[in-house]
Amino acid sequence: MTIREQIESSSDNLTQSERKLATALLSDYPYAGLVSIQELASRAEVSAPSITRFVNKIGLGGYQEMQRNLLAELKAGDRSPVDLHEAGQGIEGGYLAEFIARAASQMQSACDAVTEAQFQRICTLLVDPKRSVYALGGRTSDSIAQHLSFHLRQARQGVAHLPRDPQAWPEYLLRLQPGDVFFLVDFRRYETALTRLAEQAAARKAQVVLMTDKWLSPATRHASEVLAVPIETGTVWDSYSAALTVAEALVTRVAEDNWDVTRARIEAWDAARPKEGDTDE
Amino acid sequence: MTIREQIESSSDNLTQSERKLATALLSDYPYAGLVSIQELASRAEVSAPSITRFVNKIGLGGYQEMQRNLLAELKAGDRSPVDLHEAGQGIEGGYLAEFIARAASQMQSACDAVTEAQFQRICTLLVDPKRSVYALGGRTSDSIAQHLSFHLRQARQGVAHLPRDPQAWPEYLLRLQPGDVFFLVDFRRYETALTRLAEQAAARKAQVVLMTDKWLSPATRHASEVLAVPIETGTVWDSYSAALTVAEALVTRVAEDNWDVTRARIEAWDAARPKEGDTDE
DNA sequence: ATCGTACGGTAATGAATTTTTCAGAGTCAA
DNA sequence: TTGACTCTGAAAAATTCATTACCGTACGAT
Repeated sequence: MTIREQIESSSDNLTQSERKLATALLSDYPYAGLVSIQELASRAEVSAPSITRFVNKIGLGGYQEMQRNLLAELKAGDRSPVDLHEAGQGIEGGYLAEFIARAASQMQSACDAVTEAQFQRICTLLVDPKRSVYALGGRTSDSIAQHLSFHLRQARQGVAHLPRDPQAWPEYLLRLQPGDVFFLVDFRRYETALTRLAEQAAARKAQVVLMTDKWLSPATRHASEVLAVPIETGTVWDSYSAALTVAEALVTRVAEDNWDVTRARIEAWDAARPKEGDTDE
Repeated sequence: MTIREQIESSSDNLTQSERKLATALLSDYPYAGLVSIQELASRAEVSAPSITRFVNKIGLGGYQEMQRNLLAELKAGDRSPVDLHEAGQGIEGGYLAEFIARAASQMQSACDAVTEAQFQRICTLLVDPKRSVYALGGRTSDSIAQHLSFHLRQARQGVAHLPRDPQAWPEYLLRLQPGDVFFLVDFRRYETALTRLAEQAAARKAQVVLMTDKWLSPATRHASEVLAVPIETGTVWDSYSAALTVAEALVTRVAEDNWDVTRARIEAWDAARPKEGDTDE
């Protein structure tokens, strides 16, 4: 029985600080458990005695016994890390495990749905400093668009995130120059307001990049690039994990492509909010 | 410079027992060096002081420093897929494909880091209609919190998303009842404002649920549940895909648990914005 | 409201580990 | 053979580490 299993099997009757310990241990398993008891205590924000009580509770003789076991696991697992991973995984019919497995397989299909060439084309658009970027998403999907524009803003200038309120849009449309990039996210329960927005942006000769699902938002008609990512999971709601991953891949690629600029911008950014000096880090 | 390299580079001017030690260490590298100095001494058939002298000789401050370094090596080796990036970037076997593969493996570890029992406990908290739910995230991670509160709001009442502006927080804190759920997301580059917020929420007897990374936000101290999800990818930015997936798993589970309520709420919600009747679907 | 219980941290204790000190043993050269 | 030198391990000292004991606090039940 591995330490991980022992923790999981005891996890029902753990106290608050013991749960903190469990997460600390599992979040960097098994290395988190291989430091001295005091260091682990300070990392998990509990006291050392709580750790002693914890290890007793999960059925071990003491902290060092746990360390010995962890080392033994590490040594044994070193030979077949794959088996260990799969063994711990496959049997488990847990809700979270299954949900995650589905999200993962979804991401695999995202890989197929978006070609590298297309990915590259969109990156090229987003990198180009001569093009401004405007981003917006739908009611449920704006968080994806926000994530994208937030990071994009660190990598380059001229990135605007449109507010959700359609009344404010004309202002942005007037600023729009031909060749600018209009990044829209629209998943099912499509919003016609977004489609109209896309239409107007296209009319002003913007490059409309649309992230949507396989049923294709009506805004597709006005888009010059369509990223169709899978969102269906068979649960009551769709999952946007794959969409977020693709968005992150885009911004990461853009940031890496002009890392010098990004670094300079981030540093400048950090320096520019000194009033939060006591608020951050 | 690894310990192995340090040993090898010093191997010219080693005494007899020091050579024995070197052999013992390298024959079961790095595990041989991770036991107590006395056990290593007896295994290598030398005395403990010889080990102390040895580790000094190869340029280390002491035995425990060697152990720390060995562990760090072990840990780093484990993440070789990340380092692979450095090399793999040039090879370019598909940027998107690689990025997605990494996100997927990250989600696997999320599975290990969050136990089903913990997942279940948090769901139970979030389902309970007697508890109000307050959510907030950090500068970069608020999109996760937003996604969560958005969907949660469809499944139940009493869900509030706090604005990013700390000035507005006291208002919410005053509304906070004992037993209410405070859902915080705080990833590295932790914001002390969030920690203070968590502290105040805990002081008002809220159940503070914290989603953070394996380095554990300082807000951990005030949290009753800590979700540690992996975010490190080896790229210039962290990836929140796994975090989003876990958040989605939570809300999906909550919605499924009281699907009747959710369905009614969504229908009522749809009906309540008739002016957008032409805006949807 | 009060008692009892359970939890978690501080501080003290005890144990183990590591390092230093010191003396003996071996080696080589004069 | 002797003296100087180096290497080694036993023992002691110092440090770190883990555990126990104890107390204050919070929470729930009566």
